[in-house]
Amino acid sequence: MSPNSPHPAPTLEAVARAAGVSRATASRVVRGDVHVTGPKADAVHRAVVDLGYVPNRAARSLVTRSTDAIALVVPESGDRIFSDPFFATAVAGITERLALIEKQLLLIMAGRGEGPDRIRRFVHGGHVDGMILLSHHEGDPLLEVLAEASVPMVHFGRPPAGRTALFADVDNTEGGRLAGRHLFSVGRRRLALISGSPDMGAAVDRRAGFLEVAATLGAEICAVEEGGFTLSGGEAAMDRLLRSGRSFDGLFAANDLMAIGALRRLHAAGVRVPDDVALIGFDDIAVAGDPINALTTIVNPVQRVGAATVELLLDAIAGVDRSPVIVRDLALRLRRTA
Amino acid sequence: MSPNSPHPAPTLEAVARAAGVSRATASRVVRGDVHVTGPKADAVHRAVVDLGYVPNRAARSLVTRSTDAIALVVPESGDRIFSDPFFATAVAGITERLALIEKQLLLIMAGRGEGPDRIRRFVHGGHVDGMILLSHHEGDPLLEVLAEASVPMVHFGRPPAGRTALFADVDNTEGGRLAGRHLFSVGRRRLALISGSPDMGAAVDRRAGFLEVAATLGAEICAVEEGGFTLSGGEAAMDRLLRSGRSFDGLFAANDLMAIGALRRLHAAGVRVPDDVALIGFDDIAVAGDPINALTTIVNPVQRVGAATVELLLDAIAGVDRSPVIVRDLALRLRRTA
DNA sequence: TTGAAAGCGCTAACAC
DNA sequence: GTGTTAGCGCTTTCAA
Repeated sequence: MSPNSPHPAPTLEAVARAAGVSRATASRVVRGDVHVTGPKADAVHRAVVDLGYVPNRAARSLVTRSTDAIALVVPESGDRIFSDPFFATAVAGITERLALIEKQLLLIMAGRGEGPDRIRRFVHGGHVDGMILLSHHEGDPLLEVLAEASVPMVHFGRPPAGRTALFADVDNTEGGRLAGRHLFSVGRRRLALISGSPDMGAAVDRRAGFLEVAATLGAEICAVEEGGFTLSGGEAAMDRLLRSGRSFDGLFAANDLMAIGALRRLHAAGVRVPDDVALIGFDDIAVAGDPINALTTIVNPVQRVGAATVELLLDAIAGVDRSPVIVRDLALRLRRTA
Repeated sequence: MSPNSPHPAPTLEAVARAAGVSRATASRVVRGDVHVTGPKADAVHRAVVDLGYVPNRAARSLVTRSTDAIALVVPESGDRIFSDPFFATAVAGITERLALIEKQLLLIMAGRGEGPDRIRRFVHGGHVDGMILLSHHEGDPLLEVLAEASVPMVHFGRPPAGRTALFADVDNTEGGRLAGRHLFSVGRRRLALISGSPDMGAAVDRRAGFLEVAATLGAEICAVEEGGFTLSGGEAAMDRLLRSGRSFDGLFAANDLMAIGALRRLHAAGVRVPDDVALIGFDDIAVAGDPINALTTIVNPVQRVGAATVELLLDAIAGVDRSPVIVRDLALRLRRTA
């Protein structure tokens, strides 16, 4: 319980002595290096167990210049980040992949607008071997700071236009098309869209795919509102749509959170879903399946994208060249609303 | 972009040379030590900026034996952890307090039943100066492993009975009383309870407070079901309550997630809330305030508890003796359901 | 295959 | 105040 434990942690030196070998040999055995003779290796292993030896990270780091840790940088404030189940799933995908290889995950919340100084100090401080950038917004000065860091970085989600960087993502454009096609296929010809934050790649792409397919199939786009990917944003967007008096019979909300917000407002306004308006979301978060919502949506394999970002980052750290990864398997999940 | 940046990071040695002082002096200035003369200190500061010097953590760590990082250990699987907004808020409270002092947060998910070996290696590896244990369950073997670690630990929430440890928490017993008193005060005399996981302190205490006040005031406890603190657990508990045929007019669900699950089932069963059954939850998570739920609940200052765990831990690391902290200000939030 | 020895970059006595 | 110096615990040539 005391901060100063009674027994100072055993060092490699102690292990070597106990095993009757040199420190170099002990080091080799501990790291699982090849070139190890049977008897001596055994002796070292035994000593490691007996003494409860665990390598000192700092000492190892100092010479290898690597930390076995990676950072998850999230340019959002604390409450915002976890209120969207999307983040939860992303983090789950990342941590699970990382646990397999015993790398540590540092969680860096970089409150938007906070000024990137703290982050700059961090990324230059040699804390981590690489970074995953989670919810990035175009034009965020943080992007510059991170890009200048000396460790590899991969974006979770396509980076803003003009920025070439490694990333893993789903095919959001295709997702937008899928949504549009489905609304068309259930007979809707006057479509509306609640889009996400225009400074995020996912929003831009889903919108583009949706508009494209509407044009191709000959459906009319009656209205577009922005909902910022949040529940309340979705409600507000729906209110504006309702007040505008514009009539439409199909609605695509670019994520489920906004879709659920929209659904509530539609209910409140006495609009029947899907009879009057067919509604489709995006992500398939858990609550989308609640009987009360029963939201038709596009399944977003977020967890697998998370795992993919880790794979990319590990390769980048190892110096292996890779291209961005697009995780396939966007699928339509049919429920009640469309 | 390359893992080997062209310019090797400048060392303290380089700064010292550029400033025309010794390494020791440069070190003192960089660390903001007292004993710094004007001119030399200025020269060092200038050199730091010019060279873009950032101290090497590993080297510093090696000698100071501290890491400026703390771990948040969560004995839950990835999906589970973030699906309860309670966690989100707790994490927000912790990260925000930590950001102020530029300490790093390592997120350690220790999937329940995973076997504590990976964690054992971690806590003995000298990665962090201390730990915060988030959602601990009584009897979890992980607790033993963590308690043996050589760094201080503080529990987020009262530890299981019999375990003496530093913690920060709200007064859950009082919260249970508050809930009971309120139901009584709105005229309910036949009460039911949906409790949390019995291996968690918060569940035990809320239940105890609720039962105590019922006994004191002379209200009858008609039924108790366990809901495991999850939404679906709350639904299932409500189903059992309904099927049991037991009649009651007041219901306390030990967290909002279960309360919302219960509310849905009550609606589905045609039971009017609060007319037939008055319902009160605990936590005041964001969705509790949604018009669709309008849940009367006990406001749980989770974020402040999070900040308090950090304070306690920092003191413990500094060797300052502290007692567990109970954050006051549990308050009743009146909405529609009770 | 093994060992000896030279640091990695920094802090902290200890002298001056 | 400031500089000198001795490590912190580990990895990694280089020789043997």
